[in-house]
This record gives sequence, C-alpha cells and structure tokens, in this order.
Amino acid sequence: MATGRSHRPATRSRGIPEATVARLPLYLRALTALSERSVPTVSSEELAAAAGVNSAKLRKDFSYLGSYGTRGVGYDVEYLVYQISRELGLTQDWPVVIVGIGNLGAALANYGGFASRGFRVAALLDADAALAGRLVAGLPVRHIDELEAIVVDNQVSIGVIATPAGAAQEVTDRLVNAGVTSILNFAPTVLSVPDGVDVRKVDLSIELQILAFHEQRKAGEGRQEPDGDVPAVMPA
Amino acid sequence: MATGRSHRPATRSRGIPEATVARLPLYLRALTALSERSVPTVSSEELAAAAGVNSAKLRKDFSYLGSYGTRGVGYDVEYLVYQISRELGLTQDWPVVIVGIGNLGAALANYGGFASRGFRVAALLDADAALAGRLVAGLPVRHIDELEAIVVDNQVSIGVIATPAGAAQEVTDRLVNAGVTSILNFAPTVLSVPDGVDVRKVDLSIELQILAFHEQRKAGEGRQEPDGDVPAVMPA
DNA sequence: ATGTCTTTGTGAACGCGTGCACAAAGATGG
DNA sequence: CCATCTTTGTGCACGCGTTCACAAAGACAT
Ligand SMILES: NC(=O)c1ccc[n+]([C@@H]2O[C@H](COP(=O)([O-])OP(=O)(O)OC[C@H]3O[C@@H](n4cnc5c(N)ncnc54)[C@H](O)[C@@H]3O)[C@@H](O)[C@H]2O)c1
Ligand SMILES: NC(=O)c1ccc[n+]([C@@H]2O[C@H](COP(=O)([O-])OP(=O)(O)OC[C@H]3O[C@@H](n4cnc5c(N)ncnc54)[C@H](O)[C@@H]3O)[C@@H](O)[C@H]2O)c1
Repeated sequence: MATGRSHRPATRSRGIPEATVARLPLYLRALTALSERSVPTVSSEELAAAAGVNSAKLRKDFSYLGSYGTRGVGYDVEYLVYQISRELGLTQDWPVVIVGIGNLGAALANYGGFASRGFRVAALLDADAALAGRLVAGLPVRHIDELEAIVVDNQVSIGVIATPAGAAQEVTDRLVNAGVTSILNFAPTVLSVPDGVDVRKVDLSIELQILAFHEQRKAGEGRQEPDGDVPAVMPA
Repeated sequence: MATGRSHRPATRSRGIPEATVARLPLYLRALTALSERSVPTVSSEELAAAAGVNSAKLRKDFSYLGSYGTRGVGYDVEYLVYQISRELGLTQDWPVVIVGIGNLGAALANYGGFASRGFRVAALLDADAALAGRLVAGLPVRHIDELEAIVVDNQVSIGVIATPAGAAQEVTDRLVNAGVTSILNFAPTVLSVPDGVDVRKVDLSIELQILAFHEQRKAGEGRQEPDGDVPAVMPA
C-alpha cells in the first residue's frame, strides 16, 4: 500500500501551471456560450469578465498555450475553443465508471453535463445485489464484482466514487489495481493511492464548514472575542 | 448589480490564512474519528498522516489557533476538537436552504453529513409546483415563492443552489436580497454577488476536465506533441 | 505609406503557502 | 535534581501565483 502522497508539488506539466489548468474549463465554458451566440472574437477583458477572473491573469493563462490572440482585436472564439479542448484532452473520449449508485451516484449518472464534454459513462457499479440490473439514467447497474472486467474491457482510466466513506478505500484499491489512474472522490475520506494516480475530492461538508467560518466572522464583526472564554476541558 | 468580485485577496481573517481554514475541517474529521475511538492524545505526525498532509504544515496551522499542544506529548484530542469546532463556528446552528430539488438537490437533502455538524436544513425550495408538498428526506418541498419569508423567518444565512444553470443567478439575487450571505453553488455558472457575500462552487464538470488534462499527459508520456499539427480552423 | 488606436503578451515586483530544520519546552526515568 | 528523549512551535528560504503596467504588435482609416 502506498503512502498516498497524492500531492505532487504543483507539477507544472510541460510548463502549464496547475492553477491555469484549473481555470481552462472555466474559459472553455464561457467561450462555448459565445460560440453558440456566433460571436466571432472576444477580447481578454470581455472573456475575463464572463469567466469571473482578472484579464491579465487570463492573458497570461492563454500565453502558456501559445500566442493565439490578435493584438487590437482579441481572440478568435472558435479557434480558442478548439485549442483549449485539445489542451484539456477533450477531443478524445474518456470512459468513466461511477461506483456507488445511491442518492448521489444516481444524481451523477443523470447529470447531463457528463456526456456533453467527451465523458462517457461506461458503467454504473454497486455492491447492492438488489440494485443489479435496475436502469439508472438508461444504464443498467452492474454488480461490483464486474469492476475489474469492465475497467479493462472499456479501458476506463477515470473512476468516480460515490460509496459510503467506509468503502471508498477498498473501491479505490480495486479501481487502481484494474488500471484506473484518475479518481474523483465524493466520499468524505482521505484516499491512499500510489504515485501516478490523481485524486480529486468533492466534499460538501468541508465547503459548508468553510462558509460557516467566514459567516461567523461576518456576524462577529467589531465584537472582540474574549479569547480567554474557554469552558471546562483543558489538557493535562 | 454588483460585479461579482467574489475573489477577496486571500482575506486572512484575523490572521488565519485561507489555506489553513480549508484544512481545518479535514483535521476535525480525523480528530472526531480518534475521539470516537477514545484516543486521548495525538502527535502532529500521526494526525497529519490521517489527514493526508505534511506534519509541519499541520503544526503551523494549529499555531494560528494558539498553542494547544504539549511538547513531548502531542495534542489533546477532545480539546482540539472543541477549539477547531469553535474556530469554524460549528458550536452554533446554521440554518440552510436548498434551492432546486431535482436529482442533485434531493441527494443533498438526503445527505446525512449535513445535520451532523450543526448544519440544519431549514427548507427545500423548488419552482416546480408539482413538487410542492412532496416529502424529500422527511421535509416538505416548498414553493420558491416562499423563499423570502423562509429566509427571514429562519434567519438563514447559507443557501445551496442546485437549480439548472439558467436559474442560478436569479435564485442567487433573491437569496442575497433576503439576507443570505453565503452560497454554495452546484450550477455550472459564474455568479455575481455584492461584496460581503461568499460564494463557493462545486463543479463536477471542471473536476473531470482537470483529471482529463493530467490523464492525457500520462498517456502521452515521452511521445512528443508535434504542436504544428493544427487542422483546419485558423483565425484570419 | 503613415499615423492612430486598440489590445495582446510579458517583465517585474510582491505576497502567500510550503516544507526544512532546529531550538526550546516539557515529560519521563533514574 | 539532573539527564535524556520526544515533540512542539517557528525562523527562514524558496517557489508558485497574481497583478500592475507598458512596450510592441497589428488593425484600420486616411
Ligand atoms: N448525497 C450527497 O449529497 C452527498 C454529498 C456529499 C457527499 N456524499 C457522500 O457520497 C457518498 C454517497 O452518498 P449517498 O447519499 O449517495 O449514499 P447512499 O447510501 O445513498 O449510496 C451509497 C451506495 O453505495 C453502495 N455501496 C456501498 N458499499 C459499496 C461498495 N463496497 N462497492 C460499491 N458500492 C457500494 C450502496 O449500495 C449504495 O447504493 C457518501 O460517502 C456520502 O458521504 C454524499
Ligand atoms: N446531478 C448532478 O450530479 C450534478 C452534478 C454537477 C452539477 N449539477 C448541476 O446541479 C444543478 C441541478 O442538477 P440536477 O441534476 O439536480 O437537475 P434537475 O433538473 O434534476 O433539477 C433541477 C431542479 O431545479 C428546479 N428549478 C428550476 N428552476 C428553478 C428556479 N428558478 N427556482 C427553483 N427551482 C428551480 C427544477 O424544478 C428541478 O426540480 C444543475 O445546474 C446541474 O448542472 C448536477
């Protein structure tokens, strides 16, 4: 079992900073909207506003991809859509398995934005035998025993985990063993994976707690915390 | 309408760095698990491993909260649970409304991890009149018209948006107008909010695209991109 | 061709976050 | 009371990310 180092030091793959990679999908979404309205070109200022970022940041981000703009005019929308799609690897198909078809897993399976960008749900997996065969979003739920075969046969490299926290590590191990190298984890656990496997997590509970922190600050504005006001428990 | 600057420059509220705030829930989760196993104390090394972070980082994070450790021993688990909870504002109740009770909204409503940490679902709201009154996770779905009254009456300060993208900005405006100052957005749109309102977004599609980017890199290992291989479309 | 005007692409400065490495603090045992 | 051993708390250096500000590039009109 690997130590789950999962924190590569901001890998900067071929010179594209991680922070930039995380924003490319945002730009792509804004550009796609422009494209649908048949807007031919867009300035960094306009596009930045649409994506909710600073325009200098956007220009610098694009500069990592190459010089795709025209001074005095802006960026060609279609061309940029293509370049970003290619950079993100969206010009190819990515088979995905979803494991754990409960409330969340079923919602994910039904999510339209999945297929829209080259992500194809190859299979839905669950340990509950009672679920097996049932159709969710038009796909039959398969039993978890079939995991390895499905991953290998469909060359699945991306797995989505929506099982309870207790099962997440075991599912991860099986996915990784079968050949999956990218995992999107919705279960509230820290996953251990070998080097070379990417894990991203989505954690509702953490997001809410961060909001609560700032909310508390807003409420306590001006009022000074006594700070010595610590009841009861103290360490030996 | 405000410009939706939502990016405060790493606010550093009362000296606690934003990056630290984002990790506190992680520590809290690990500590809670220890607490349930009645472990009295824990070293920074052990806790860091459980939370999947560097131990020096963890110690520095805790140092922002105060000197709660004992050299040669470690940290008192219960005490730390209390301190972090207090810092995050989890010692009080946070009423939350969920807007858009479709696939995702219903899954969120059913999510147990919600109530477990002081977040109480005050109401479920949807525009679909056919849904009104139906029970989801034991709560009746209320019509969106009741939004303002519910927010005011329950002093709701946190809103969760799970509507289609097209409705998200309008829902946001209404929430903010009614007094909500923190928003967790699941719809794939950039939201504009006035200063003082926090927005956090959860975007499945973006996460997948980031994974795809790295996946593509792994696949293309060694093989050099010709880079001049750009078909068809070129800007004038 | 030349000048003007717009917008890109980037050099440079700065601030935040991370991790090493170690001194100081305290526990523990004799 | 002293020595030893463990573990914290932090000074420091470094690298990444952000933003400003501006020179250069190109479009467009005359
Ligand atoms: N529902 C939410 O909104 C939400 C939000 C945030 C996080 N989460 C997390 O997502 C996960 C799923 O949440 P949910 O509400 O859908 O739970 P759920 O109980 O409705 O669904 C879990 C599913 O996983 C299946 N499962 C259990 N063990 C399995 C295994 N070893 N292999 C394959 N499948 C297995 C179960 O049969 C079940 O169908 C949980 O970890 C939860 O904490 C959920
Ligand atoms: N399902 C997922 O896994 C998933 C994942 C990522 C993002 N999202 C996003 O979350 C949102 C919801 O997804 P979903 O799959 O639950 O969609 P859904 O269509 O199942 O549910 C949307 C719900 O919002 C309600 N609604 C529409 N307009 C409204 C309004 N103005 N006010 C209040 N309610 C309104 C609809 O009646 C419906 O019940 C979408 O924006 C989607 O892109 C969903």
